[in-house]
Amino acid sequence: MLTSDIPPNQTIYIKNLNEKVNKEELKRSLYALFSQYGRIVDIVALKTEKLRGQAWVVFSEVTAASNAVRQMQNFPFYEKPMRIQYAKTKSDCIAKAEGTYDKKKNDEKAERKKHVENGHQTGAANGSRTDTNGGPPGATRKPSTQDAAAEPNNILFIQNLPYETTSMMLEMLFKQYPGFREVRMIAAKPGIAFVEFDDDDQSSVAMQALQGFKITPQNPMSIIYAKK
DNA sequence: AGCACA
Repeated sequence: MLTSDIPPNQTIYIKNLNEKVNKEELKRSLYALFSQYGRIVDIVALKTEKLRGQAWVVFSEVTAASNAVRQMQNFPFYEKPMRIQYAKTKSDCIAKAEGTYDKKKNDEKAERKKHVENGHQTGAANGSRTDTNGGPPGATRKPSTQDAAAEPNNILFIQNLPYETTSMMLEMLFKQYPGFREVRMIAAKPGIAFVEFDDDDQSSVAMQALQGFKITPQNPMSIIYAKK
């Protein structure tokens, strides 16, 4: 029996996510991991009782969603294998863009909300903003001290990362490539990282693949070989 | 397990 007989949708539904990870970091990591399949229009994640551990990633193309469903199925993400399906319904942002957005639904939701609020104060309401992948405001980093065009090295030097990037996030990105060893970050130097592979051929493959990769839309990462 | 977007 197949787990999903849900028709293709440009939005994917992900469950079995690690509920302990902070919502903003979760969105950034999902963005980083899934933007390799196509343009991401929006990511929705709520921490409410009913919706924690799940997320919706909205792609601009259905084909991107299809590839993501197949290729990232069971990918270990924050120590838990992701379970991915197509979303059951069209995302609001898509309906809006198509002009097929149904306002009735909104009103129904408003009703439900009111009941909840009247009942009792839900302390963990967690003001879920619809912030798309806004990213940090005004972030201009000073150029690094390290010069580009070093000779090949099994260690890569990554720059222009968002300040809030974690080594876990980078690990999830880079471990997709063979020969991955480890990520090293320096607390005192946000925005940069070192990623080590078994040899320089493998580090080169990862470098080609992830060069310019965006963890947030405004942070294309720059990758060069580390100095020997 | 659990399908939202205010």
